[in-house]
Order: sequence, then C-alpha cells, then structure tokens
Amino acid sequence: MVEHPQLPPSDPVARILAAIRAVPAGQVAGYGHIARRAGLPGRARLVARVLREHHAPSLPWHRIVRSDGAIAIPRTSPGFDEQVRRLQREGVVVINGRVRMPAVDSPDTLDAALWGPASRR
DNA sequence: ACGCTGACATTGT
DNA sequence: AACAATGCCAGCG
Repeated sequence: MVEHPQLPPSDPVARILAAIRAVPAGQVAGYGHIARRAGLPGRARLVARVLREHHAPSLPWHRIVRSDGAIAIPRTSPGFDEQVRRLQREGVVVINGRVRMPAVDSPDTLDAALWGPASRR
C-alpha cells in the first residue's frame, strides 16, 4: 500500500487521540488545546466525544479539563472522583473540582507556554 | 432534512 | 466567580 511514513494520520480522531496521549503526567490541557494541537481548531466538542467514546486505560483522559480549569464531568458522576484522584496522584492541585491552570499572560504565547512546567502559578 | 443534545470555547455582562 | 449568548460539529430520533 502507498503509505506516507512520518505523515500525521488523516483521521481526525486518531490525531486527537495522539494529542491526548502527548500530554505529560502532572499537566493538564483544555479541550480546545487538544483540538488545536491535533490540527482541528474549533473542534473542542469533537475532542469531548472522542474522550467519552474511547475510555481506553492507556489514554490519559483525566488530564483533559475545561478551559477554565474545571472538571468537565458532573460531580455526581463516578468518573469525577476518579479523575480527581488520578490528577492528585500526579501532583496536580485540585481545589473544589477545579485545577490550577497554567496562567498564560499573553494570548500570543499559547502552546509553548502551556506545555511548560505546570507547577507554576 | 430538522431540531436537540453534548466530558466545549470565547466573549460580554 | 457565575451566567447568558454564540459558534462549533457529530450523533440520534
């Protein structure tokens, strides 16, 4: 078959999964962030659908939170506590269902700043 | 085809 | 911090 090695998968879902797996332990990323990193700007909801569907154990789903730092699933859901536990085990500070997001001072410095150490502010 | 719904984001109040 | 209005796009009835 005519495969193009070193070329990103054309399947949007595959790229989203790759982007999620790329989030290092101890850090969190927003849905829009993942979408943009997957080359799909504006498709945060697609990321959400992928996460709900692909609850594979190898997938660090717990590192994906809303852009305001809040856990995206309802508190009453069993997954909520699970996510909080996993995050805290990685050293992420979770307060009242919300994590400390890496505060970006300027909107221009997006990815580089966000992929940096999360133990800051 | 149409309208709702949803692990969302952004902007304005 | 919280809420509302829009924009967004894929599944479902």
